[in-house]
Amino acid sequence: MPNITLPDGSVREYPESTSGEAVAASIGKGLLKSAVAVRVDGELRDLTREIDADADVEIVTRDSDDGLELLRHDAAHVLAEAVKELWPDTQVTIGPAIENGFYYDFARDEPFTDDDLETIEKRMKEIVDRNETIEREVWNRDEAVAYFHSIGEVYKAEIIAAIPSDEPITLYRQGEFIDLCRGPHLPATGKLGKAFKLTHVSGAYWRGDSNNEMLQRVYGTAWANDKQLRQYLHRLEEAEKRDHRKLGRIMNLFHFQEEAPGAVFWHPKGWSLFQSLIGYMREQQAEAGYREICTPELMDRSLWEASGHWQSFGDHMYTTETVDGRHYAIKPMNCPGHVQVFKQGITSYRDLPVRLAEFGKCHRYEPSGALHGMMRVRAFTQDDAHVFCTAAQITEESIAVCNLILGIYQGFGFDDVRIKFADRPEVRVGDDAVWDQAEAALLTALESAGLEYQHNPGEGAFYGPKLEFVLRDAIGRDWQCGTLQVDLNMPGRLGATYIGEDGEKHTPVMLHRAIFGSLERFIGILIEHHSGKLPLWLAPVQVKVLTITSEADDYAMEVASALRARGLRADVDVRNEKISYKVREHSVAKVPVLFAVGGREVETRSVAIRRLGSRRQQVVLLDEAIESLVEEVETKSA
RNA sequence: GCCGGCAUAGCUCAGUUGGUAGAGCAACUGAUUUGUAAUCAGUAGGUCCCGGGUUCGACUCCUGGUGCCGGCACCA
Repeated sequence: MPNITLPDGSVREYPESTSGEAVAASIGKGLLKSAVAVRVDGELRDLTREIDADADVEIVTRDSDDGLELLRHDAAHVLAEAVKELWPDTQVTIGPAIENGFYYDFARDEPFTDDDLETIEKRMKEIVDRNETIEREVWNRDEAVAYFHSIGEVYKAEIIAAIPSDEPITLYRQGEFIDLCRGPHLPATGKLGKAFKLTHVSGAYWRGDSNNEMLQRVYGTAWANDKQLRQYLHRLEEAEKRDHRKLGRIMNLFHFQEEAPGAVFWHPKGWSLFQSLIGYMREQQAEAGYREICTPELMDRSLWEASGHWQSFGDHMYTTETVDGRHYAIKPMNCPGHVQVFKQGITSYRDLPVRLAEFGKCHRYEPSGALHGMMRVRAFTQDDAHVFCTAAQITEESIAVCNLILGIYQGFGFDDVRIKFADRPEVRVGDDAVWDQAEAALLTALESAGLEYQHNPGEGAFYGPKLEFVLRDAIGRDWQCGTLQVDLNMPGRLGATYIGEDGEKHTPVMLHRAIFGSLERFIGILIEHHSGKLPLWLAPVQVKVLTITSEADDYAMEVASALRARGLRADVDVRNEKISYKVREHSVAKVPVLFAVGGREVETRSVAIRRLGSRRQQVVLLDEAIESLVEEVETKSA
């Protein structure tokens, strides 16, 4: 007679063999209906699986995080079942739940079309209506391998064959369809409901390896109920409106064209934004003890060979051969140049750390498929810096960099920053003892700054571990912006030294760091983050002065001059148009502050202020209006 | 780079079975002097992405590129 302890602490006694389903039913009809799985002593299990001993039991409902993940996973199975029914020759591979949905990878010669998606989705709904029982079966590995081979599912057989032979294999059967799965699953397909939608198809490599064949992936989204599904689809639509590529055009910030794939043509307004960011970073860096330099974009091959870039990064580098037979490369990174500056003269340990910064324009040949608006380009500007220091200074300097990065992100309104700690990759240079030290230094920095991070094993640079600072765009894509890398390799390769306390030459440690990462990418994210409604201090045009009648033209010019005299970026619009027309046009263009002036304002030397996003106006004396804007710009509020 | 889709006016998009192109907005001109998200009328605007082919004739069909979009792989 198992005693079941529920999350509220109450204990109930159940018959010899009970199940999550029975427990849920005994508590209430509503709970039974929304139950999708059960957590037994912390372990997620099928609702129908037997519970035969005392346990802590929690019913998992469909709208909980666990429940949603389970629904999505089941949706993937139903998707696979539907595809197998429609096209029996298609082989199944894997199909996990992902954020907001699920996918399933299929092996077949013919790719799916958009029409196929509709057909599949319809069949999936039929399978839900059939309410097929989903049964868990435990198999012997070799029998399972043989079985899947016998039905022509070679990918499935390969996956199972890779599982250790002593581990039990669980298969889930629904209707005619049977799939390898750790589980748990719903008791029956009817429980899935119909709040799902297939969204797109894509190619995807088998086991995520580009050397392997390409499979056909079907993506879908799935939710606990129709309302959630509708809300999600609505969110997607809203996110599309924030797309920096679209807003960049509407706001007249930049463009791309075919002759320069992956390179931005900055328009005056976009360049103003770019320069504002650089100006801000200059102030911040100067305060943090950095000095700005500028190094050549084109340097001889021999330097790139010495740094190791020619060998390890050559595929991504643009190179030239000149009439005099010399080979140059356009810099893909600034580090080798910075080391050259560091090497000039003799540096004492007393001079360390030396912090050199550069807004360096880099070019990298990126695979064509990687290009993505301003988020992924081939020509970009890094706010790069290198800190040359002693091994003993690594932690302290790393903490300073983390604080600088996060402080700046916060200033831009990015509070949700993900940090990844990427440690030693398999192919690397340097002794393990040195890696231990470098990794420990970064971890100490993270901990003393009180920062949470994700571990990204084996993803460090070949010369050292790194921290990656990741921001998220409007449609949920993550982009690495800032980075901090500990490099125990390049200074030595390029012959950088300092004179230590002992009078001997030592090799300094080099920290690579970037905060925006790429100005282009950061601006893209900034545009999306704010839906184009940039904070006042960044807006390319901060104030637009709109005349209501032509009798206010002279006054409008005077207002604009007064604004400009205080360093504000202001334009006038004296066109012979209705005020509502002008308001609409400049609101669409995301001008943060509109000053409307008509007869009354001329009379009283005031302005009618309308802020972007507000429908209300406020009439304020001109001088007061200017002062308050100046103050707002100075605080740089996000 | 790989899989799929797309490419027509500055922008968003129509364009029937092959007969050399249209709408709305923007632009320009004129009228309107307007009080907070689109005043009215008129005009102009196209190498239908590029090359080759089929055809009496190609925006349309075939073929080779390029770019973009969605993923995969790669990455700031």
